[in-house]
Amino acid sequence: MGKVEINKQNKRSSLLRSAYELFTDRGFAKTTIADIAQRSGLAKGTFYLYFKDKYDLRDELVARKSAQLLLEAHQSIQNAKGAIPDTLEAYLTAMIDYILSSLQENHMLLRFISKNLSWGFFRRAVKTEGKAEYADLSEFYQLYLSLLDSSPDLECSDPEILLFMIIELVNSTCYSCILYETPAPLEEYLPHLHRAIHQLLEGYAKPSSSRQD
Amino acid sequence: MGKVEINKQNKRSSLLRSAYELFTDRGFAKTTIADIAQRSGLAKGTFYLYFKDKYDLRDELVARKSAQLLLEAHQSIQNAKGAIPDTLEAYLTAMIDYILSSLQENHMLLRFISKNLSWGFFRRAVKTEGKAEYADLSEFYQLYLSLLDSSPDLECSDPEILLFMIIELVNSTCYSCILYETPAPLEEYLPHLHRAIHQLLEGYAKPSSSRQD
Amino acid sequence: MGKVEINKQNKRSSLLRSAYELFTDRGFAKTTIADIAQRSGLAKGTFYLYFKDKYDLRDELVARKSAQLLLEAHQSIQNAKGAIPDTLEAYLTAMIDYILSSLQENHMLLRFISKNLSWGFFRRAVKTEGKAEYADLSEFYQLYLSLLDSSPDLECSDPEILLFMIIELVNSTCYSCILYETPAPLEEYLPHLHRAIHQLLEGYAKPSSSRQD
Amino acid sequence: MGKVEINKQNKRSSLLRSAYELFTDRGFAKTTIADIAQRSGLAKGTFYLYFKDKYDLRDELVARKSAQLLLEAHQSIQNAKGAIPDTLEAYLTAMIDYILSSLQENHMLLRFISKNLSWGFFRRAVKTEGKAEYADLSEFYQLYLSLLDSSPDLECSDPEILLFMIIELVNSTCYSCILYETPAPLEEYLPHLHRAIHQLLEGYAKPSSSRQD
DNA sequence: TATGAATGAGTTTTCATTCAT
DNA sequence: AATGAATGAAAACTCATTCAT
Repeated sequence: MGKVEINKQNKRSSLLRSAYELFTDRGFAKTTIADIAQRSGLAKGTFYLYFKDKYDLRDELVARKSAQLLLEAHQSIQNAKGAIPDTLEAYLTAMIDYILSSLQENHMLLRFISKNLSWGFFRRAVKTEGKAEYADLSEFYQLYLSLLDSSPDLECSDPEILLFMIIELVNSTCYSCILYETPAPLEEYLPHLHRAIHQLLEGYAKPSSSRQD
Repeated sequence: MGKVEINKQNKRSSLLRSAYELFTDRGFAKTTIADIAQRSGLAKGTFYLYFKDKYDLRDELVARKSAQLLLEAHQSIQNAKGAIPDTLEAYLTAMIDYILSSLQENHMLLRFISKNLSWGFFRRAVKTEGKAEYADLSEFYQLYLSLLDSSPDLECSDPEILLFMIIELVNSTCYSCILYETPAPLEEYLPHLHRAIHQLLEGYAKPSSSRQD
Repeated sequence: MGKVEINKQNKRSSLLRSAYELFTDRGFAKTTIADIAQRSGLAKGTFYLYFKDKYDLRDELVARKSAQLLLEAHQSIQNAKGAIPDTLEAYLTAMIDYILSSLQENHMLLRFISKNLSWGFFRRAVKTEGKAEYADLSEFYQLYLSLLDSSPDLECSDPEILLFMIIELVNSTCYSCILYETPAPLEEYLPHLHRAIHQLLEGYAKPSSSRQD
Repeated sequence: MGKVEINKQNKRSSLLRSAYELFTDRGFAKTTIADIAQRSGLAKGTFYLYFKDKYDLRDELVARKSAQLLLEAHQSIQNAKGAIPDTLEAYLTAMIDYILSSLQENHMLLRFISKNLSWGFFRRAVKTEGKAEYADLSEFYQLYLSLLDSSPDLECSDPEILLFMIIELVNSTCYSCILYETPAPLEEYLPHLHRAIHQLLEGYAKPSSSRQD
């Protein structure tokens, strides 16, 4: 019985992998279910045993890939030789830099994720405390909260909204900068983005303490 | 001859109008060219005399609707009984508030514009100085520049990027707040957005002058 | 499984048959794929499971019908009560007479085959020695070669070209004579054609042996 | 009035020229009436003032181009430095060689003419004795007849059929040899064709006289 | 005579989904 | 569980021809 279960998992994974390759290669709209199944060596009908439809699969894929990117970024920071960032701003900046350089290398992934990433997805991570599926996301969010909490000079009653703004800003502006170099190529835009992140956090500075730049 | 020309303009307008109604009603993908033509009382082939394809029409529609929204916002500010805002922040805030309340009233328009609006579109307005087509947009951008210029405490070497960040932030976050009330309904989110705009501008404060919150 | 396979063969055959009827009835251009599928009681999409497109089907049809005609001619000669022709000229003449009288009876078939028959098609039969598909054609060509070989008074270093000339001459002239009776009806033209065949072969007579008319 | 007439002739000629360029360039089927009109600087509707439809124009074009090719061949023979061929075979061979080398240089023309040339066209030249339009064709046919007549060793009661066979043979075999080099490239095929022509004529040799090769 | 806007029938092809095996 | 044959709706786009001006 375990074998059967493993077999099913393998097929499911294979479908996800095939779909990802196809989506990033030729785009979501131009990928057919027949393509996906064929690339996994399965029959068309079999697809429907694992996913409701193409959209169902896509949503899961976006979630997985985003979480994975976040996890990679997080791990790369932990593994970095330098000091582990201890302020929220340093941490976020490091995360963003890592993620953007990843996406800079992989336009197809950027195109795929950006177009389909919605806050609703993160919401799940925020609200779901236990789900093994999004453990990484949840962990990231918890770390964000604790760093925010331990910042002596920050006071944010709505941490979710703050994160939301940051992510949306990063996501939407970088899409344009990386893919179209409009209004500027990423390299040129990055300092502005850093400054913006800084300012967004600054917006929640404790009235008493005046943070220095 | 003038008559013929007028007739053509009418048909073109009619197609745009029909398409807009259909797009906002049932969505872009689910609208066929046959639908659009039929709703305008024209033959399918006639559509192709006026537009290359559905995408061509959509792009023009997004541009028109966006420009129109901007113009309305601008005019409503000019016509407001209160004092005309004289600082950049006040002006932008007023614009944003007007636009967001409009979109709040018209989810379909929001859905249509947001998904299809790209900075490339604004770029045209920025770069094109003369084109009558985008006169309004250009005027808006000029006003933005002059307000920025006349701010005694702001110094921005890259005004285009600043505006880009603001627009992308507003656009992407409000899409989520208005349509899905995630992470918060617009009303609740608005103060955060205002603060974010303030902070973004603050990021370009002249070093000497310390602006107060 | 055998059942499924048989079923598929039947559908394929049915499509070919339907298409042939339609092509000869109203012409290739005026036959739509929808027509063909419908006449076979199948859905339009099903057509594409069996043929790439209309041209794909037509090519196969031309090949089948031509091979079939050749085979019939060959068999009718074998079955004829009279002596089996033992010279190349007698054999070719018998074949041509049979074929032309068939086409005389079936203008539509002539129209269909002639317009679409190219030497490239025969080439396949000539070069392919084994393919079951064109076994008949190949057999015909082999017989032609052996008759040529066994003719004591003929010596042709390029039998393929000789056959090519004969077939093209027959094909193109008869098209005109049968369908338009121009420059003469078939009956009147036939003696000339016979003489031409005779002369064409005579062109490859061994210098030594002086063949008699 | 003469001016108007000339103007009309010019437009007609222009349409023919444009169509020819388009037909040989992209093929008959892929050329639209709009293309033809546009290339002549005329409106689509104007086309219909000069031709019934695309087929009407094509037929005239085939006739014109064929006649022109024949005329060129004839003139080139007359202008050749060597002796003017005085036997029918020499004349036909020279004509064919000229025409084939022309078509070898211009595959597009070959493709256009061959596919659309029918004996019916020549028929007109044969039967019409006076028409200025096909004067050249008629002249060619008359010369053919007189050469045939003056051949001491030839006796053909049906000169039209003889010419028909020769033209169809040349036309159909060369189409394949020139365009597809099947079953052999033109150069290699040519000797066989010459021999075939010789034999076809030989088929009408007077019984008494035994022609020598 | 000339124009060119308008027509709309006509055709190909794709593909998500079902279901009998 | 898996297959893959069958479905048939759906949609884009072309173009010869007409006709009001």
